[in-house]
Amino acid sequence: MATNPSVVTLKDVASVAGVSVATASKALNGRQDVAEATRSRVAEVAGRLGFTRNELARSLLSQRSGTIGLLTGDLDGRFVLPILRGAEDAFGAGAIDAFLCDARGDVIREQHHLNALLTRRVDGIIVVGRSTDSRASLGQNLPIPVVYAYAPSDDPRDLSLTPDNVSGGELAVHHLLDCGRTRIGHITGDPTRAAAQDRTTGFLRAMEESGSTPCGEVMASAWSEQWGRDATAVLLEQHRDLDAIVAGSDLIARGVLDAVRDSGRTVPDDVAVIGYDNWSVLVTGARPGLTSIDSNLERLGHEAARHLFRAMSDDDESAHGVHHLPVRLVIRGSTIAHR
Amino acid sequence: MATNPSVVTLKDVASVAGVSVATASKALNGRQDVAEATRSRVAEVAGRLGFTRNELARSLLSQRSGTIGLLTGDLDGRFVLPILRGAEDAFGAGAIDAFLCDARGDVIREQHHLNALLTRRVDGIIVVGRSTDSRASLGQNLPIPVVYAYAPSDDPRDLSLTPDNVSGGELAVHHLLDCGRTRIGHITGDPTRAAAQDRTTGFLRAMEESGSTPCGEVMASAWSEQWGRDATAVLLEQHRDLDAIVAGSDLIARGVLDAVRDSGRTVPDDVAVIGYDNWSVLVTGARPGLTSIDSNLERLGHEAARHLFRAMSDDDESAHGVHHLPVRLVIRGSTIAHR
DNA sequence: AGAGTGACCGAAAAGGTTTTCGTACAGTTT
DNA sequence: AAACTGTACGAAAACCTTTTCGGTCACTCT
Repeated sequence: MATNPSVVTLKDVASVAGVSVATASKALNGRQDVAEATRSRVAEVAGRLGFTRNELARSLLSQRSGTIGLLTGDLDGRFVLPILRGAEDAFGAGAIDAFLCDARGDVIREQHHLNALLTRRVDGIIVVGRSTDSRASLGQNLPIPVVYAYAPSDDPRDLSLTPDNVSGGELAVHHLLDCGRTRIGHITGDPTRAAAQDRTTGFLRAMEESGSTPCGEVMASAWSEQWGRDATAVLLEQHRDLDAIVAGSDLIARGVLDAVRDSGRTVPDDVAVIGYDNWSVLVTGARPGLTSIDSNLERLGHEAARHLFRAMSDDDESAHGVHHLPVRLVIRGSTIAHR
Repeated sequence: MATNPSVVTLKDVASVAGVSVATASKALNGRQDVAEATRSRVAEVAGRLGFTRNELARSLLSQRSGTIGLLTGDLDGRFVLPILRGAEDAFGAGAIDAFLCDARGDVIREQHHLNALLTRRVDGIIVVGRSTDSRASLGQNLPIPVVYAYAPSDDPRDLSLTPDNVSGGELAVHHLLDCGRTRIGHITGDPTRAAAQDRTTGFLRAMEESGSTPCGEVMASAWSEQWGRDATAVLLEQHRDLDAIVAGSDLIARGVLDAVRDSGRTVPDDVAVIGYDNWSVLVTGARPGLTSIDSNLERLGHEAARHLFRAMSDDDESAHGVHHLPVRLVIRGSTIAHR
């Protein structure tokens, strides 16, 4: 009732209930060797006094804090968030809580946060990057398991989970070929990024395997609508027979859509367009709706948490290496005319 | 060197350095009454053994965990993330870490997380909502301070920080009037949402104060591009002389831009358009760039953390009530022709 | 020489919980 | 009546650190 400033402890509960702290503990935790009458009495008192056990003390004793660290390079959110959500979800019902640390891409800040996490005795760490470029490992001599999500570690002894961008590029091409397209162009973002390179690799490989040749050079510059518009204008000018474009991101694809429309062509009848990331707000608002590749980031986060969890439970040596998780195609109106 | 499975404790450091744990503790924490020679010796041993102090034990003793809880309704990210970043930033250099809890809009899950936070003895909680609609209070009989961000608490005894949407609506109108516009329409999202209502209130108030009348009815339906396009088409049909549109969100504004363009008019010459939220990816990619209202969410998160921090330090009764934080106008090409 | 003064260090308690082990006692068996 | 069984409970140790307070020792001052 009264907002009690001093937190009520197990000792308080025990003394009010007229038992020892040992018995009170056993009663509240459903342990053996406590009479039903006492158990219920203790429970009643605990409830009445508003007792909440001190997890710090419990952790100190059990040598496990029941917490993990989420070490992110940048809370920019586009890619990090679904992963966090998936991880949260995986631990969900369990009694695990997560520390969120944003290193802001700064190495010393990351080190600082890592230290903080270690002093707080987290049971494990998920490092989630903001791009699929590989990043520096946290090192091998940590007392707790680490899983890298999205951005893989550069040390193959670490376990990394990252989406299979190559397969994403292939998926896009296969879908367009299935739709009967043959003159397929490719416009993507920053060519120094692994995401751009890998998706392009998949694009080229699938084209070659099907015996097709790309329509025009691969155009790689920036992850922006503006670049999508500009590149498309050039591509359409040079290749009048172009009938499909694989974009390296949804944002680029939005620019592509605009430019195709500006040129007097229609989507998907004249030109089919396919994006990448399946960023809900961009793909559903587009006209027509944008077919896109979904990296299943939430599942990636889920898997990362699952792997970490397993590494935390078994002490046995955990898995390692870079795992490429499957991506999937989400079909909308930009590649298939509805009805 | 060797990945030591058993964590090294202060006792280990002390025994290797040939001192008592008390002295070791004092040495590492820069306390009085320890000879310089011993201090450096202890420090050297601690470094060599890879000692990291156990914050759990320290917290247990000091009765403060140095952690806070971030209780969010939905990790959707659009509004939550900047706030989290601001909060992270405010604690930044300090030794405070944050637990991230996603209740997914579920009341019992929120209660579960709240309990978890309490057992972990967090020193305070920031509740960050995903809309500006008010939400149920966590209650008054919590042993720690709570600050509500974005979504205000429905209990005026709580402290809530939320952006001043009314003023945002006014700001938009004033800017358009300054640009010489007189026939101003308003298209916004879900009318059951406080965000839509408040922005509209500001819009109408500013119009009235300036002696103008809105161009057409206020059109409120969904926070989508599609709705922006549809509503704009109707509005332009009914009011050929319309020369500006205030949109309730950037997404709606993007639809407005498209529809204006489709009608053969140009932005901003024929029709000026202004969005809301200043969502970077939407406003910069638009053509022309979209003038928008920025809610300063990062600052809001920063302020929330600052308030919480103060409430955690002083035991004196903290502030309360709903604080409306100022928003700002960000001007781009959709309202002012460049050059 | 005796007293006084610092500087340095260690023993012990505290924080809240869980677990182990021992004790008391009621009831049952020879 | 003696020995045994099993149930219910409590004392105490353990987890790791910090802080208080008392103690030791080498000095300096009268």
